[in-house]
Amino acid sequence: MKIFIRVMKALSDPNRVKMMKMLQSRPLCVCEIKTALKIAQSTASKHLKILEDAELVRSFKDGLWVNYSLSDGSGSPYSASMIGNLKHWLDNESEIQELIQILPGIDRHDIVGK
Amino acid sequence: MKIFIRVMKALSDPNRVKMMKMLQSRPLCVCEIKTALKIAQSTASKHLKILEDAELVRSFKDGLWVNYSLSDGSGSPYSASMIGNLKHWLDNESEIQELIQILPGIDRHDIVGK
DNA sequence: CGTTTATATCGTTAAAATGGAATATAACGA
DNA sequence: TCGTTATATTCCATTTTAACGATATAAACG
Repeated sequence: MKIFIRVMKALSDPNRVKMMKMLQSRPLCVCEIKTALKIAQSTASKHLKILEDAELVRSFKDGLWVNYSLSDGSGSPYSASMIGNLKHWLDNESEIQELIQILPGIDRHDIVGK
Repeated sequence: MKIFIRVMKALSDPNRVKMMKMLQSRPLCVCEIKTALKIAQSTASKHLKILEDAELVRSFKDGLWVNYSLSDGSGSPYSASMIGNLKHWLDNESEIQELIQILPGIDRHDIVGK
């Protein structure tokens, strides 16, 4: 039950759902995500931790960067199912479409700092 | 997006998830649910409203009673999917099993009052 | 009509979630 | 080693959520 609740809670926030949708395009670092979503770095980092704790997302370091990508779903049936469903859900929401559209123009090397 | 978030939020609370699992057995009135979950009547009523707003549950009046039952899923693909998944999820959680077990012994006619 | 009963709503309180600024940590490079 | 950069963590303010008791509403029944 706790695991299920954790997954539902993780997907109860618009910014976290947007992160899931963005990660369907490609792995992203924290700074790319915070830039796309126009939120503070600490906020992005915290949201990603919540997604990771729910096993919806995984991370691996690449030098200074931490790359986040969708989990393979081996964590729990709940995360697996939601990861799968989200692949086709919300695709025609303009809010999501705009995000996906700007994503190719966002590159970690171009992000100013702080 | 709003609809999706509403469904996720509705399923982010243990009492509400328990209600969904109980309703898989049979339609229930508020007083049966509050008794099974040992919560205040106003609390049960509010939770049911949240489930209903997410189209996970529907209600119809029967005299003084209001019967709640699982929605048929026509409200949204998100509610439909979650209603379906919950039919086989969480079945082996002891917390849920105990609830389902006491359910046959709970009858609206036996509930004392207030 | 007045009473009783089941449910909904309101008011309040405590706990949890969210967001950003500031600080700490970790890794790279000069 | 020192400085820089990306991320994580902490702190604080604000908002949201969950719970209960009390009250309001609505339907049945005398």
